Parts: sequence; C-alpha cells; structure tokens
Amino acid sequence: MEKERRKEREFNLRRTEILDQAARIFAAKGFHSATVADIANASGFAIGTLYQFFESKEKLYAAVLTEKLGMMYAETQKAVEDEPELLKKIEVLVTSQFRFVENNTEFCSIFIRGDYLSLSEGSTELRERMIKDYAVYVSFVEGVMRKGIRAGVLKEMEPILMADALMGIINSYASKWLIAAEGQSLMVNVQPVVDIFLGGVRKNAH
Amino acid sequence: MEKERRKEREFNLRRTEILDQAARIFAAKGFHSATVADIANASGFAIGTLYQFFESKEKLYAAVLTEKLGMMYAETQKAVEDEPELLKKIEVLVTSQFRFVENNTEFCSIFIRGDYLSLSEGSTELRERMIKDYAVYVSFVEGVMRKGIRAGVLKEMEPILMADALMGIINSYASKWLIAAEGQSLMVNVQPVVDIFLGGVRKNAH
Amino acid sequence: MEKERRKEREFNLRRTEILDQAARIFAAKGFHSATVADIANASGFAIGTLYQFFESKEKLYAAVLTEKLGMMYAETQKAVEDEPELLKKIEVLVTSQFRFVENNTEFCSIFIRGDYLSLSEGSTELRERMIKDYAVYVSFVEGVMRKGIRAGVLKEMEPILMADALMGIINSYASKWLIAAEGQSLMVNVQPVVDIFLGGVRKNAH
Amino acid sequence: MEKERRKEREFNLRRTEILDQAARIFAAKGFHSATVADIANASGFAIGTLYQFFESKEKLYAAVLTEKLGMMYAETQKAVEDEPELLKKIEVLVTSQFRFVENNTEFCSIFIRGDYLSLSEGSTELRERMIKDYAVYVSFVEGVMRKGIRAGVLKEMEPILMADALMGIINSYASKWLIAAEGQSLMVNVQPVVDIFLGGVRKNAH
DNA sequence: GATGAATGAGGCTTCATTCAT
DNA sequence: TATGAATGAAGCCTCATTCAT
Repeated sequence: MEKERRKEREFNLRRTEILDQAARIFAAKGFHSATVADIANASGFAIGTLYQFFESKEKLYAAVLTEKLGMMYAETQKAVEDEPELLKKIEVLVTSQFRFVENNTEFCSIFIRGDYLSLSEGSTELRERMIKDYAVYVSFVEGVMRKGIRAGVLKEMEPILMADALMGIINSYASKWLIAAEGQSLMVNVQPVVDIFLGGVRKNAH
Repeated sequence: MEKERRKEREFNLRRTEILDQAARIFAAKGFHSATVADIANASGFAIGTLYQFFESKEKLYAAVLTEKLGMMYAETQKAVEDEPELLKKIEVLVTSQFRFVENNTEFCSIFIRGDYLSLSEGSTELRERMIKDYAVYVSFVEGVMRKGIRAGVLKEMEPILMADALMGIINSYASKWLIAAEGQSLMVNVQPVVDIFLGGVRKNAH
Repeated sequence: MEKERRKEREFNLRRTEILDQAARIFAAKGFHSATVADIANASGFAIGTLYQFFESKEKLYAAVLTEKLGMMYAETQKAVEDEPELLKKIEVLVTSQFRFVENNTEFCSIFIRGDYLSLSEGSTELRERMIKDYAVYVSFVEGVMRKGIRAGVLKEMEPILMADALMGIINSYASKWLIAAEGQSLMVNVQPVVDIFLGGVRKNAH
Repeated sequence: MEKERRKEREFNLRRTEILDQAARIFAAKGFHSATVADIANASGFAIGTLYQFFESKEKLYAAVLTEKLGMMYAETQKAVEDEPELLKKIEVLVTSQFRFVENNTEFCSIFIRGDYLSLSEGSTELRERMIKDYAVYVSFVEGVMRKGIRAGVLKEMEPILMADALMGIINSYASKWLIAAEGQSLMVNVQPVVDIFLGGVRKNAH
C-alpha cells in the first residue's frame, strides 16, 4: 500500500531526527548528564513519544553509537574494497576514516568522552556489541594486511599487530584533532600516517 | 614532633587506601555508577570520613586520575632519560608504559571506560588538567623524537607527528590487552611496537 | 480552548492544596524540621510532583509566606479604604487583621516560630522581600495616620511612630492568642486595642 | 581552697566566652545554619570541649537564650522597682529594655530571626521555658499596671491588656531598630512610646 | 581535662519511566 | 498515536555527637 510506505518513511525520518539530536546532546553532555527531556526537547517530540521509538535511554544511546559507527565501518570497508592496489588500500582506509570524523565531529566526540561503557551493570550488552563490532572491523583491516603480506608488499609479521598499530595511529590523530578543533583539516594527516605506518620513522642507513 | 609525623603518615596511608579502592570501584563501574557509599564500603571507612579527605566525589575522582597518571608520566620520563642511546630510548618508553599498565590494570581500565570527562558542566577543570598533563607528556616524547632527528637516526619529519603516532600505537595495544585480559604478558608487544614504529610495515624492495 | 482552561484550573487547585498543606507542616515543625517528604505526604502527592510546582523547598516556603501574607495585606488595605470615617479606619484595620489571624491560625503560627529568616545564606531574597512587603504595609498604615493628623483627629506626631505602635499592639495580642489558643475569640480584643491606641492608659485628671 | 575557686572562675570565664560567641554565631546564621564547629572555632575551643560545657547544641542554644534573657528581665525588673513614682516606672521600663537591646544587638537579633522554636519536636522544653519566662515577666509588668490602676493614675481596665500593649509597642520599635540598624540611638524612642502608651494618639477635643 | 577525626543517619533533589487522557 | 504530568527510588553530602589518645 502507498499509505503504509509513507508511514514507514515518516517513521524512519522521525527516528533519524531523534538519533541525530540525541547524538548532539550525548556528545555535548555525556550519557549521564544528558536527560531524556533534553533530547525530547531538542528533537521536538514529547518525552513519551521517544519511548515509542526506543525502549529506554540506554537503548537510544546504543542505537546512536552502533548505527553511526556501523555506517563508518561500512563506508570505510566499501572504499577499501573498491581500491584494487594493495598499498593504496591503506591510504584509502585512513582517508575514509578521517573523512568520517570530519563529517561527524559531534558524534565522534562521544568517543573522546568515551562514557559509552559506564552504563548500568546489567547493560554489558552494548559494551560487548561495540567491542565485537570493533573486532570485526579490525579483522577486516587485518585481512587487508594479510593480503599485503601474501602479496609480498608487507613484512612477514602477525597481521593483527599491524592492524592494531594502524588503528592506534589513526585514533591518536583523530582524537587530537577533535580535542584541539583547530581550523586545519584532518586530511593533511593522511600522508604522515601512511608514511609512518608503512616506512617507520627510522632513517635508513645507506 | 614525633607525634605529628606519625599523624601525617597515617593520614597519607588512609588517603592512599581510599584512592586505591576508589580506583578499583571507578574502574569497575565508571564514575556515575560508582557510589560514594560503594567506595566508603570498599575502603572500610564511613561515608563522612571520605569527605575529610576529599571535598567531593568529583575531587576524589580527579585525585585518582591525576595522581596515578602523574606517577606513570614521571616513571616513564625517568626511565627514558636514564637511557643514553637514542633509539633505545623509544624501546624503554614503550616498556615503561606497558609495565605501568600491567601493574595498574584496574586503574588503566578507567581510561578504557574513559568517562573521565563526562563530569558536571562546571568541572571542565579535570578535563583541562588531564589534557594539559597529557600534552606535557607528549611534548616530552616529541623532544625525544626531535633529538633523534637531530642526531640523524630518525627521519626528517614533524616530531610531534611521530610522538602522536607512537602514543597511538602504545594505547591501541594496551587497550586491547586490557579488554581481552588474556594470560599473555603485555610485554611481548614491546618488540612489535618498536619494530613497526621504527621500521614500518612495508617490505623493502632490494 | 476549554481543555486548557480546565488544566490551568486544576493546576491551581493542586498548587493551592500544596501551599495549604505546606503552611500546616511548616507551622507545626518549622522550616528546617519540616521535610519535603512530610509535605508531599500531607498533600497527597509524590515528592517529585512538588518539584513541578516549586523549584525547591525554600521557594515553596517563600511562596507560602508571601502569597498568604499578601492576601492579608490586601484584604486589610481594602477594608480600611472602604471605611470613610477616619477614626473608624483604625478599628477596621484591627478587626481585619485579627480576623485574618483567626481564619489562618496555622499560617500565622509560622511567624510565632518566625524562622522565616534562617534560610541558606544566599537566600536573603525572601528576607528582603518580606521586610519590604511589611514596610509597604506599614507605610500604608502610616498614611492613614497622616490623614488623621491632617484632619485634626490625631495628635501632631510622626505618623510612622503611630503606625509602628499600632502594629506592635496588634502583633502582641495576636501572638498571645496564637500561643495560648484559648477558646475565646481574638475579636474581643478589638475594642481594647483601639481604646489603648487612641486614648492611652492614663486616667485623665479633671 | 584557693585552687578550687580559681578553677571555678576559669570555668565560668570559658563558659561565658562560649556563650558570647555562640550568641554571635546564632544571631548571624540562625540555629540550624550555625554549626557546632563554627562556634568551637569562634570561641577558640575544640569541638569536644564545648560538649564539656553543654550537653548538646540545643542546650547551648537554650542557655544562650534563657541566660541572657533572664539578665534582661532581671535588670529591667530591678530598675523598675527602684523607681518609686508609678508613672515614671513605665518610662524606666521602656528605657531599661531599650538599653539592653542597644547593648546586645547581636543577641537580640536572634529574636528577629526568631527560630528559637523550630527545634526538634521533642524539645518543647525550651519553647515552654521561654514562654513561661516571658509570661512571668509580663505578669510583673501587669503588676505595675495594677498598682497604677489602684493608685488611680491608670484607667480602669484589665491590667494584662495594658501590659501586652506596652510590650507590643516596645517590641515593635526594637525590631524596627534592629532591622534597620540606622545610626540613631534607640533611646530617642523612649518618649514617643511612653506618650503613646499613656496618652494615646487621639487629639483631645476641648 | 582537652582534642578533633570518625561516624552514619537523614535531608534535598534529580530524572528515567509510566499511563491516563 | 502523541502527550507530559506524576512518580519515587536512589544519590551526594552535612553535621551533631562520640571516644580514643
């Protein structure tokens, strides 16, 4: 039915609006200090209405995190897969992740705040979920490394160690950029990241 | 007076006991979910007693963070300065930081939780303080890099970029170790970190 | 809208119910000993509900005092203005104030307790407000006296001194009545007050 | 023994010092906001020491009130009794009470605050005591009036009504003076009080 | 006798969630 | 379906009193 489809579309629009505003508020105040009333207010709905979209404040928070994060993982994964050349894949990965951070400053600030784990004891659910999602993503990166090793362009070394190192460098640069919030684009850091990760910092003796 | 000195020693003992237990509880539950009663209970003091040592729950939290973190910074800095050889300094830095993490698992988990910033609006104080302390530490690392460049053992490159990359790799490995908490010592990762950081992951063509 | 008006009416009903019960509790126990839970209980609302009507215990207390007191001032002022004859005005004033005391025994007991000033340091607000309201009222009484002087029915004397004296006598009788709480109506004291105030207690020599 | 007498003298000195400081603090902050620590601090003794002089905060408060108030009652009574002339007795009474207020501003402010009754429910003791003391004092004043009536210098009227009126006027002037705290001496009000009380405010027709 | 650190009951207030309209 | 007033559990903190030194 036409009507049904419209309904669903509207439902999703509202849901997304709530998610966006929630991300903004959570980023600004942190999970505990942000109140459901704040979010209801910001998104223009009544408190009760929020509860028709999300079971609880915690579930809403979980949705904010996992859905947006999932987008980033998906985007990056797609971009990397679309790049045929192995070494270039790494550059694409860095670029894609930095772009996401630049386009989602507020959302990413949540991770700087990082209170995504100080939830009620019972709710290890989100914690587990995020750790698992991250693990899945890292093993994708690990796969990229493994292919590089097999192809002989990367050193013989545990690929997971490579993946973790790369993620660490990326996170470090992104965090610094989010905290400092200077005018310069995060993108200027793509080349340094790739250079250090691939070539290291030691000067080669001749 | 003799008496006074004993008093002060006891005072510090109690204070430390509270700090330790608080670190444990905060690590386990996060700032907001941990209650003052929890901490009082764990440390064996009455609630009111905590308030003779720390003005508020927030100040206690701040003390937990800044004091222990300061120790880590100091320890690492000392170890690095004691090492004369430039390239070895980097290895010592990694080793020292990993050792601290291994010896302070609970405390370091706080950073995995990372809710050290979602405090009451007014209390940007702790936030600023920690960011500054971290910045000071990073610029120490930056200094090490700069010397390496001048000595011709490290590439010509912004030393701050090197420092951030190294910190990122260290954090990444430490976080994974804290989350996974497998039996293996974090120390087995020292060599990989140094190898990747110094030599990169790309296989050198001959 | 009809609905809105009903809502507002209900809101005011609830608010008044809370104010009344709060007056009762505050009068019985004093500001500090009365607990918010007491008042919630007495008024049949949940604790949280009180906070939808009044920001804080202190504001509730302030509302109890200023709103009822305002009513008394207004009532008395109106009654006095409606009386044309100057000397009679004084009798009307005494009658009106005594009537209010009789009809609001519990509320007035608050002033016998009189802890309306021992609030948190910052809250000089209520203190100032009440002193000012009282001052305004006294200057109204002063105005009555001034007219009496101009009309030649009262002695040549600072009218403010007269007003203060009259208020003092009234308060004294009202307080005694509130403390003793005998069966006799406070109204039997109207004539003595007027007699003493107008004629004094000295026997005239001939 | 000499030693014992000195001890007792010292004890009383300390006790008085505490009472004085307590009066100051209670006057400034009110019973509930004043802490035992405040008083200990102000009087230069340790908290524990206060409890060797007074059983509890409440008893200390009671002592502050009843002892000083008793002094005022006694002083005034003495002064009035020393005055032979009946009508002059009234003037002496007003003068004496005003003098006490002027010399004990801080103490008297307690009554302006007036939270001497919002104590724990059980402690009706102080309340009763003060009401009784006041009643005793008023009946002394009543006695003066009665004598005046018998001697034919005061009108035929319930002497208690006269006494209450006089006390009311005195309190009213004293309160206003305490609140306003202008530079002018309270003594300038003696004559007006006496004039109004004895002669009333109505202009005598000839 | 003097001290003051330790105690812990109890107060005010917040805010996620429900449910009658 | 949308609303938002009502709810009440639970948290942080204060402060009178005790008691070991």
